[in-house]
Amino acid sequence: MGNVKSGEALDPGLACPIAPVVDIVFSRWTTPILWTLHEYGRQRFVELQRRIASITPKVLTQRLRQLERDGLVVRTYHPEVPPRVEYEISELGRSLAPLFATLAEWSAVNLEKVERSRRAYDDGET
Amino acid sequence: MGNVKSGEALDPGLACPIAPVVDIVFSRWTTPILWTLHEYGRQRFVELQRRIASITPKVLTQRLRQLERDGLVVRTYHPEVPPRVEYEISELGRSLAPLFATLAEWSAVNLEKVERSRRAYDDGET
DNA sequence: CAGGATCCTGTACGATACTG
DNA sequence: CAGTATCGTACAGGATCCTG
Repeated sequence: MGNVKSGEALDPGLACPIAPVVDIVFSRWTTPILWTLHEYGRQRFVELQRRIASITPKVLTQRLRQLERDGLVVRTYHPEVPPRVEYEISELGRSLAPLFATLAEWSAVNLEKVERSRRAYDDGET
Repeated sequence: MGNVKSGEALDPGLACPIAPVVDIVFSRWTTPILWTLHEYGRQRFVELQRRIASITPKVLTQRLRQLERDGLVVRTYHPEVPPRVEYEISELGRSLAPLFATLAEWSAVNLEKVERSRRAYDDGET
């Protein structure tokens, strides 16, 4: 931290050392997918789709591919008829558990404060 | 955790208990802004703009308003000529520090693994 | 079943002015 | 200085249909 020359302008990714990991872990749909995979274990494409009701197959595929590429999810293809594909969290993906726990904890303590702040702000702006 | 009826389909926000807080804390530009505010303390609009070089004033304003509404940032307007506005992290915003630290730690340990996984994946797909 | 292909739309964001 | 206003666009994501 603080290894930045004073007065230097920064790129979005460089202005903040955690930006890269935020892109990886918190890009759209990744948390619901990882969470579902963590909660229900190894499962097939349709199961994921059913559990994350509002996601379309196209987007689910895109995000699963991205997570597979990043090594957070493992895809297993069974060449049968009909084809069967199973997804599960990788070791690396599982290493995010404490992070998610910290997040859940912060949420439990502070989410209500955020909501109150929003209501106060919206009242004042009327 | 696990307080979900079996077989139930879930909304994106409901499929994952941390989804709401992810929207609040990790929506676009919020981490660079919070990080810069945390690193350099209370500062004016232009300073923020200079430090997060690639952000436009319009978007910076939008995101600052959102963060103010959520109670993570405090905006102080000084009715002078020329006008002076200062932004700083709120108490609530500061409470995110351990979370960011956990994230930085995970990044330090695992970012390289993600990059290696990507290279391996891209090699295989050629 | 697990997706690919195609088409379409919303909106988040950038660029470029302009004001109190 | 600290924004707003306006315009234009690129791309994420939805809807629908199709296939190995």
